[in-house]
Amino acid sequence: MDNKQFVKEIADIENEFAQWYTDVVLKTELVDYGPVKGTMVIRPYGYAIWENIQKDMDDRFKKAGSKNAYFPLLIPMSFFTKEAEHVEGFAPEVAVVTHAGGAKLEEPLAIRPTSETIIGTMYSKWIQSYRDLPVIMNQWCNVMRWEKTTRPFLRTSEFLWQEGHTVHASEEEAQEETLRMLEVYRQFMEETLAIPVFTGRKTEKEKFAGAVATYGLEAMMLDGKSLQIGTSHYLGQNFAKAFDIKYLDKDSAQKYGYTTSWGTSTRMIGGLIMAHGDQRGLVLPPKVAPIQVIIIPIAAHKGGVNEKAIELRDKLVNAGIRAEIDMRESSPGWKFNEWEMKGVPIRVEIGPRDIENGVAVIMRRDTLEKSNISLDTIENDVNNLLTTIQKDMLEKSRARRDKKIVEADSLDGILKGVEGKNFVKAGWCGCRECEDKVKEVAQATARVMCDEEGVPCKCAICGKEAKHKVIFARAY
RNA sequence: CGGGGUGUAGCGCAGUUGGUAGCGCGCUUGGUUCGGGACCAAGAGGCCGUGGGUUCAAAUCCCGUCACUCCGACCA
Repeated sequence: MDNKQFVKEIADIENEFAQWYTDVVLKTELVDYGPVKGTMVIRPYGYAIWENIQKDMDDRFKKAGSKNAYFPLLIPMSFFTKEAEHVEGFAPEVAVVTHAGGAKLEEPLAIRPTSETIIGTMYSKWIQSYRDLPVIMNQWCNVMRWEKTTRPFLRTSEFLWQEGHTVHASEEEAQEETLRMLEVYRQFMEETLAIPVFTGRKTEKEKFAGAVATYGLEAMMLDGKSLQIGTSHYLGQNFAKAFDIKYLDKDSAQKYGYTTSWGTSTRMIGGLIMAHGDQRGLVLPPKVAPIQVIIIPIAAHKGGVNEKAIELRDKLVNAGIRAEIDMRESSPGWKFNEWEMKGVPIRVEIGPRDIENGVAVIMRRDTLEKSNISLDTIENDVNNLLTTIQKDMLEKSRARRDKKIVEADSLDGILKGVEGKNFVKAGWCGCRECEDKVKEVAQATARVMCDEEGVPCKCAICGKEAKHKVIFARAY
């Protein structure tokens, strides 16, 4: 890896954002390209971020009453054909196994692009009575969608995700569940990833294939484009009817359940990079950073330095901080740049001069501010600083985002807005023609509908009475 | 699927009108360094994507083929 070259390449972050992004994910050793086109290898440093995300989310799911389970990778093709809209939506990107055991298979097997069909099939066997409801399960797994163009984390042929699938006795309860999980996601994005999000219902055009309603979480990236960072779907009885998910109710009548599904993926890591990064590379929020504190010994050959560094590391680790020492034989300057690029929230420098004075130099990655810190109280100070960084990162990205939200009342206004790298709020009549027109003229899509009461307005495209306020943006 | 580009050392690249391969970074060894990407010296590393053709001779010319990549289209 040539770091000097890297810093030069990302210097112009505004104009070369796509290139910057690709360089960051490859050069920080988060991922590598896989041998199969469109796949990525997640390397240990990137995977450690994923593990931290998983752990945090999993706790939240369990608090929300969800239990983890695992369903098979391969799904008989016939399962997909049971829900018409679903099969139509996913057919173009499903990868299919046709041969196994040295022979052609009787029935081709789909590699799951999502698991509604197989989980629905199992749920229909498991659910008999209203007493069995609600069913709330989640699985962590990989899925495959054969995309034409791919980018690490943002869109790859295979990716890791979590998918929750629930069944409820009533429409109201299922709708509530959809919104409840949307809120769980929102809190996670803001509290843990420090990424502010807009939540709201997706338009018909943008909704999940087979859903009654899709709700999305949209985050603004540094270049003003939007990233759909999670979704929660209300599926009504569409899948219950297709997969025969029925229960016997208190009134002795057979009834179909109401289902929901919700998911987030490794795409969140892409969002993390593009929401917080800077010219020097990654900036990771402390809660998901694989290494929270990197200790750099200075002039280690002079004796006593490494010993002090180890003592310091042990102190921090005992205080529950993910701290490591970089004892490799290269110059301090090289290490500074290396770990800044990798987004480590706090750097501690310790050298002979500091040891004499009983201090260490501490630098925070988000602001690049350097200061001296006493070795006596270092665990507490570092812990407090990690909390501060976590909080400041959310505030900083929220402030940056809020400055880039504009209102528009014309198609031209929408175009100007997205060209200025903004999210554009505009009235919309609700028709597909107007939505398509925005895509054609401004290369922007309706991200989410935010129904603000008391703001009657006209559709920015056709001028008719608006049904919704919509956020239009260019998207990943 | 349409249009462009590129395949030469781990990475980034150079290689003239054909004459059997070079640079930077990285890597190894020894030494001097170490508070913002250190320096000196000596090394290791290549079937020039692949198949064929032309030629005394091909990284270089011709034909095929494969892979990657960018822009469209498709896609969450």
